[in-house]
Amino acid sequence: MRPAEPVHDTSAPPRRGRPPKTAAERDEGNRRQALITAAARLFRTKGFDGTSTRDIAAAADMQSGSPFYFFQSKQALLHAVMQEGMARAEAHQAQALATLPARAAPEDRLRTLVRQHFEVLLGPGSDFIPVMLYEWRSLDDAQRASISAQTAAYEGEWMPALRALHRAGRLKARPAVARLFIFGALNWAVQWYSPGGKLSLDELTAQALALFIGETDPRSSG
Amino acid sequence: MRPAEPVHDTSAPPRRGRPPKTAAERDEGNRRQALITAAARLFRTKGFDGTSTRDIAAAADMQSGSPFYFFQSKQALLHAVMQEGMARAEAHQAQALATLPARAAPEDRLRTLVRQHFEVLLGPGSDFIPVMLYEWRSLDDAQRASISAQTAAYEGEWMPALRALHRAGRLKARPAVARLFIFGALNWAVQWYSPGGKLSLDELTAQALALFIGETDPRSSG
DNA sequence: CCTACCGATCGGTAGG
DNA sequence: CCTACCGATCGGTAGG
Repeated sequence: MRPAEPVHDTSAPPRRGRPPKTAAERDEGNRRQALITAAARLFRTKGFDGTSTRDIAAAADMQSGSPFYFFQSKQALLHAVMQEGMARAEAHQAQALATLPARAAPEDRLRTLVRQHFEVLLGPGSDFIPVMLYEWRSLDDAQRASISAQTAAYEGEWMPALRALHRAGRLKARPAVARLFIFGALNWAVQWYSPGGKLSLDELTAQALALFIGETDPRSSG
Repeated sequence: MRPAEPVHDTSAPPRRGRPPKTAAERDEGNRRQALITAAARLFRTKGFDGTSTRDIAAAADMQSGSPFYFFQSKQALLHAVMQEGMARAEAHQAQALATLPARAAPEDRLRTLVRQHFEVLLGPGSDFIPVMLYEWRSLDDAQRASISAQTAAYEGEWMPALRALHRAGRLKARPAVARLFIFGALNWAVQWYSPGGKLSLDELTAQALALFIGETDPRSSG
């Protein structure tokens, strides 16, 4: 059902038919991006296998065959969604960490990481990471390896804080296992958290820190 | 794509064609069960939308149209998988709790709950609960409500222990939020835990308790 | 990018 | 339960 030897999606779309003008060229990036955004939303809502390429085309105001001008396959489009999602997450995380003092306490470092993770996961336009979390199975091996490298880099940033907290006796579980449990706990929030509800991202972060390292944030207790 | 008014699956399969003999009648339960077991494995591996009813029929040694003798629709079969998975989980949990002393410490009660949850989730023949966790979206509203009642009963059993631990100061997060985070942490293990690896279910349980309530189990420290 | 199309597959059913 | 089948839909392509 899926090609055994998928061709990797390249940044430059293949040219067929008449060559586009310069103005249209610039627009091509927009059309491609529109497909990625539409696919992210649909893949999240209906799943990869439950979404047709016609659904995606229609959501991006195109005809049924047009997505294949930009992507070699439906699977390549899924990979592009995940790649962009992780690139955004990595950038967001790097920016959050940059605001921390050089020798911040590991508690503060973890709080910053958790808080920014919730923003990426639950904030506006947050379809990309859920798709990555739940449609992993539909990638082929090469694509999985490429996304895996991105998630390893992202999650690796958490380890120094977890190790420091373990050394300080604040985190009782082994850091490597704790990381797996913690990401499970946080990522599961996409299943139950409602942005309009009474739990703010700040409170959510405080509760997570309370659970994992017993940290009682003075700003929110109850 | 899905029927707007799904007919609920009844325990007794509808009779069409020649009435089966008594011996065949007894066998009908086996054939039905074979479909559920095969569907659980396939839905888990390839997803609901990625699995065809022909796949399931073949895995149960039937012809392509035969599943519809036992189930009104593919969706009804999915519902049956989840229903049976939760029934098993509830029974397994009840049995585990029955072994506890009447006034066991909440730490022991939580440890027992976590341990038996891992068994249901990661033990042999553990396709049912992962399907329930990840194919939720493919149920219709009525089916969702029925499964939701089962999970509420199952998860409700955890609250007394969590509340007691919160009162005792062992659990710092609010019990209701802690429950959501904890189930996320545990359930995510289906994505990374390998039964053949070096982490036993006992160690996994100990690490989870260490993370959530700082409990250091004397039987396994590291 | 659109038009027009292909071969494959899918969920489900009639009839026995 | 099997056989034979239907209508719908799907991913993808040729050609411009």
